[in-house]
Amino acid sequence: MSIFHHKKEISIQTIRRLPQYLRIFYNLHAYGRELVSSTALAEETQLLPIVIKKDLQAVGAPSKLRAGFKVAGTIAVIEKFLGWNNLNKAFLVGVGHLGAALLGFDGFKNHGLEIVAAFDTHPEKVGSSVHGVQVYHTAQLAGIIEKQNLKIAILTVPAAAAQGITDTLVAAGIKAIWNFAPVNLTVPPGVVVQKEDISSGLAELCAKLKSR
Amino acid sequence: MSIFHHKKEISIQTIRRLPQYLRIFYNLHAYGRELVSSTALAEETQLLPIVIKKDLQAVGAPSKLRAGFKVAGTIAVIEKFLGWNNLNKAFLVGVGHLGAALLGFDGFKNHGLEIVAAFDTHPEKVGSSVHGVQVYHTAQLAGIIEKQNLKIAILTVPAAAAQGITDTLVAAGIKAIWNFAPVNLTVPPGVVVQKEDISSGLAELCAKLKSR
DNA sequence: TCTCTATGGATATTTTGATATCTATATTTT
DNA sequence: AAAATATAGATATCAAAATATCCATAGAGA
Repeated sequence: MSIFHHKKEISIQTIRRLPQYLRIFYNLHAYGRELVSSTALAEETQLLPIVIKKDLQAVGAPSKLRAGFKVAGTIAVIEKFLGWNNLNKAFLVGVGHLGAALLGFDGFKNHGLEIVAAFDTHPEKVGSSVHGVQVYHTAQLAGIIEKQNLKIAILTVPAAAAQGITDTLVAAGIKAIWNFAPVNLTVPPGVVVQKEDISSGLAELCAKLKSR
Repeated sequence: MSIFHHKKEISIQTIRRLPQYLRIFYNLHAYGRELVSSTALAEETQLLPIVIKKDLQAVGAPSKLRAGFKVAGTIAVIEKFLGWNNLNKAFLVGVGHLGAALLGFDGFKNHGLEIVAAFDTHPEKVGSSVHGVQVYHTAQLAGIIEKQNLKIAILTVPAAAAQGITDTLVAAGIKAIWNFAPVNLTVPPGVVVQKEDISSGLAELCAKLKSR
């Protein structure tokens, strides 16, 4: 057995459930609840108690035996694990329908994200302000990224433009790209890409619908 | 061994990858390609060839040994599997930022979905048309659903309103709900709910970013 | 005080999904 | 014509994730 302590590996599925827990814990905290059991959480989330128990144990949520998990302490460990305890500056490229909707989503403040700039190429958008975020021309990307030392990009451009812009972002030192374009981006090692594909969910829905 | 033929169970992960394959196959078809190998697809998708091979075999994609999968035939089987070979009428409830963005997304036509109506409660939205879709008052939900025999709902309302509207939808005979509200809906058996939670992807991105 | 019970904690098992390996064969190359 | 090769097809192995089971204990209730 190794003398080194291995940080327990937390599964991707657990990570994806954490925001849901966090929302519920925020609510409980607002109502003054100090403890909550995995069985109570199971009703709210429609997950099995054991899944919740293991998820919370995995991130080291504090608990009281026979009483449940501590609300304030669990919020703290989840926020810390995700890095949502302080705001990360981010920016968005592509102010189309989806891009504008994301700019208007004020929930990001609870998710450790602050969108400080947006970029587009359309003359009628450049120079405007969308939901309080200034829109710059895409040509200014590299300059503003480096000046403000930005690390996180939200990519909501058409598929055809995505890889080209990605190359610019990478060259400017971006470390994480949240990609909403339906393409697989090629990035060098060290750059994290998270791809979102809304049609996967629709496919799942349609398959479930067909099978009954 | 049973004399009954069991339809091969297709995994959820496979289903979620199908739209990606479909997009690529549409492109290939537009370029006149008739065959494509799993290794070629692997480059494009950044998946392993074996994953693609197994996914396509699972839905019964036609192939030619030593040559690859047949483009036209594979499009047909995937579309059929997902029910995307003909348009399903759907409607959207909650014309906020996200709702409006979804109404403006014309890609749904390729995904077997046609949004024929939208609903909201705000007086300034009711009666207007957003991206060509008429917005009705939520009070008219039941009537229009039943009159047009609609089965699929897209739910983009605030969390607090989601369950109440869901109850209305279910009572009106809806069979599938694509839920973008950050709550777990309670529905009777026979009604399918697909929940989308954008914060899961963000959590994944943040966790990956922290771990390097 | 004693008993009972709901809970977190720990471990084991099962299920699902991803990956590796081997085979047969049609095509290409020599 | 023969050899080499890239592929789907089939099966086996491995890894990840979900689920079940058992345990120890703090607290509730008799």
